[in-house]
Amino acid sequence: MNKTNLSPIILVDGSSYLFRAYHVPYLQALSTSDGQPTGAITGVLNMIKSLQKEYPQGNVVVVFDAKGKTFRNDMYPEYKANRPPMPEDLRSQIAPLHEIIEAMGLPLLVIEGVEADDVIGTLANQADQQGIDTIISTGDKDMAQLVTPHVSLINTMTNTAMDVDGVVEKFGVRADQIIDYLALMGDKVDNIPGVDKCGPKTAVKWLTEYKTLNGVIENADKIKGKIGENLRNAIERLPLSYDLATIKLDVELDQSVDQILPTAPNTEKLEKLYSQFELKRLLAELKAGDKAGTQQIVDDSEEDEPLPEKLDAEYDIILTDEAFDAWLEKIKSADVFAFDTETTSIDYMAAKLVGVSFSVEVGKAAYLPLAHDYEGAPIQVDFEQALAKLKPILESKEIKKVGQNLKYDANVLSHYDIKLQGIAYDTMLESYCLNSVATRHNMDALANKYLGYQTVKFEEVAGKGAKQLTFNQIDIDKAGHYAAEDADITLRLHQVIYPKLAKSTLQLSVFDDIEMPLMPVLTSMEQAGVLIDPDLLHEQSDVIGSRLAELEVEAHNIAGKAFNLSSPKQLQQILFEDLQIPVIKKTPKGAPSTAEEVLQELALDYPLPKLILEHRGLSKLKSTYTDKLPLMISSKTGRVHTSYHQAVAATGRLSSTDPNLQNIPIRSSEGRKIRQAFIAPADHKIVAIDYSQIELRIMAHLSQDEGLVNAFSQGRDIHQATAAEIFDVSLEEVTTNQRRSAKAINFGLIYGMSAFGLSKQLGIGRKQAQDYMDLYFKRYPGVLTYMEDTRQKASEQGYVETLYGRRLYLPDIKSKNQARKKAAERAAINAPMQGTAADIIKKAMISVHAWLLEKNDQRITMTMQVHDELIFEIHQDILDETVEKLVTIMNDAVSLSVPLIAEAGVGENWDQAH
DNA sequence: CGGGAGACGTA
DNA sequence: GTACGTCTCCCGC
Repeated sequence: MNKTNLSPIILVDGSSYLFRAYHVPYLQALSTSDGQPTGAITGVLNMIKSLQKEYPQGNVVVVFDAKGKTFRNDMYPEYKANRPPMPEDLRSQIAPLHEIIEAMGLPLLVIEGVEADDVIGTLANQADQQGIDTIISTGDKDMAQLVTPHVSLINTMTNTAMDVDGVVEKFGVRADQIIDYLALMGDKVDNIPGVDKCGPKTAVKWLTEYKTLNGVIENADKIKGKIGENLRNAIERLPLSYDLATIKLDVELDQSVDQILPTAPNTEKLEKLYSQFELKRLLAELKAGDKAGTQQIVDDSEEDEPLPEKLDAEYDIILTDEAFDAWLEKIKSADVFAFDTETTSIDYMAAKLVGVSFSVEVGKAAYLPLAHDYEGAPIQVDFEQALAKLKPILESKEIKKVGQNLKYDANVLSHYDIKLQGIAYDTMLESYCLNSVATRHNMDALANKYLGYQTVKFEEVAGKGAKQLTFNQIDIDKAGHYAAEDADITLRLHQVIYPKLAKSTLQLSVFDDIEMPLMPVLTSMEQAGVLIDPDLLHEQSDVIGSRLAELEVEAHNIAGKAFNLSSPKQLQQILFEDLQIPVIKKTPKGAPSTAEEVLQELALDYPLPKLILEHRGLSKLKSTYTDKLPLMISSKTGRVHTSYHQAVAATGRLSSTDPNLQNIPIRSSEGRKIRQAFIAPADHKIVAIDYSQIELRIMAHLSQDEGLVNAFSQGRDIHQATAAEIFDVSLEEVTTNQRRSAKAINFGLIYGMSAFGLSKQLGIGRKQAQDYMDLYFKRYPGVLTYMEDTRQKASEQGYVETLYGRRLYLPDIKSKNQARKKAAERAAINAPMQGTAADIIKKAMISVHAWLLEKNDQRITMTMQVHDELIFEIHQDILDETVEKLVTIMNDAVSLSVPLIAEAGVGENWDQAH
């Protein structure tokens, strides 16, 4: 193999892998017949081989720690003082491993007085200055400080790569801030002192604000609370921590990085060593690999997974205008064509377009690369021109497209001024409407289920983990095959799934009339985003932070020792062993539970549980909302853009992630402060319109129970009306307590409740709960009949349906396991109500969106959906009439045998609007 | 480091 | 008792 100075250098952190391999159980089992352990040897060698395979041009250099003390011990005698001595069965593997690596012809560096990190740092730094690309293979995250545009990390055991952007993504700080970051946190294992209670979150927060460790130290007085105090106490020792965390870049070496080259392997010696340590596979490979010579890598992909069925396919990579034009003609004349975009990110706000792929007939697909920019990438067609040619096709309502999760593609394209239209079919939604629970609805799963085909995984072309290669960095041939296959598979999936869906008119109508039309509505809501006041949240974070610190001190005092309040495990120890508080409930795995209800009860008799409850609630609010939401504001728009997932929830609901806007707190006053940060833009109001008691109304409609339908038709307070019936009193006589019980019963019914569940909820006896339920069913016999019918139907058909024909399959309904069967029965009761509610609000969203399009008034924006509620920003000039119109649209979205009531709230923020 | 457990936020 | 997503901790890879 011909190596030039410009081959990438692969620096292997042998010591880090040695330790990791040593702890892998299946490797631990390995030893020679006379008992010499060889697991760590095998692990490290496998890892080196896989690196050689991945980087055939790479110049592999292996570095190990030397024995004995290093300069860090001189700096700080306690350095790594907590480390137990190296176990003998690991130590005994080092010398043979070194011998083998040398016999392989790989340069091996073991430098006394420094650690492997420092040698790697020095070599990487030299290579960086010479412009040589360097890949550091390590399991040690501290090395992130070495990352530059030329130097990246790869963890070969987990197959994850990390470059400059990857460091930021992974840690939240830049590579040049990593030392500061490590110094602040310290390291318990290495005995490096940092700031007490300063973990990754705090370190990132401080460094974001003050840039460097010195910046943090200079501003230490500004940091409030216990943690600020801890910081000030740590200031004197932080320079030492900084020095300890700093990897040396100037270790004296005999050779410079460009002089360190592999030599020819000593096959004879290798054969001897492999035999001696009974490394049979390596020995076999060595013998088999003779013809290939030197560093030829043997394919040692371990798992013999079944070979995927080979698709009969022809994939083009379009690099010329002529080829592109020819494909455009094919697309225009196709009935429907499959379409997919390739981008730099799965985050639609951050994603940049890298290429597009199409398929017009099964087995024929093409990839049009547009922005691959790795070194040596071929010249591609002009980006702007290509988009100009694609735009009329992608925007045409007549030219039909099929895709997999086209909402994503539509979002990305919208940033290039292309409004994707003519979206006829989405295979993800086809699969979801056909059977929401049979499979996940990503392409890999669908191809597997419906085509029996294993797709090329993204990880296989890009690597995996924290930071894989982005698509623009991937070799065009590899990328082209992957991308074209996606288009091809999409078309194939459509041809298989759609006919199945079309067998049921009702299911098809859920697809045609609900899910497909909803997609552009969601695109537009995601693009719109929501406005958040970060200052308000920061303030709230500080307030909560101080309170948490107080709670922690109090709790430690009561417990008599320090412990982590967020650790259920440590809490169990403190409560149930140290303090000998009785165990009330166990977790599913048998450990004593510290769940909220348990602590609530214990709080009556003991002081600590109350503190824990407050701490838990507040730290949840802080970490999930007040700290996190401000970070999610897009720099492009100044707003927060969630993702709505249309094919996740089994019942037909949407779900929301990144951030989840559907679980913003409302119940506690601290929680509501978070809603106050969801604000209206200037001159606008937040309007929240929610459906009142929608699931109970649906229960009335589905069951046609006379009493229930009447109660709703007469506009009664439903819980009060239920209470009057059950407790046999007049409406006026219903007590608060009776109403509360009735409400619990009403909710319980929606969840398929049992007497047991109800008794727990209400804190009453099982018998009394059963009495309540019997009474309820006596008063509302239609509901009982409906419940029984639903259970029976579920059992007969294996699925239940919503009012509009959305199916939920219940595979466990026939389970012999009674617990699973019961759970499936409850789901069967719940799904038609929850699912019909989802159908209704989706229909309402489609109507609202259609009205907004028609009206084309930028002063009205639909920003969020929270299951039974839609949230809008509306300009104050048109507030009243718009709210009235929106309420009407929502009320009239569907027609039931009971009134559907939407109620609007208006305010400066989401809290006020409630 | 990835993922399960346990906890908790919402409808 | 239904349906979700995200946090921290901690085990096992």
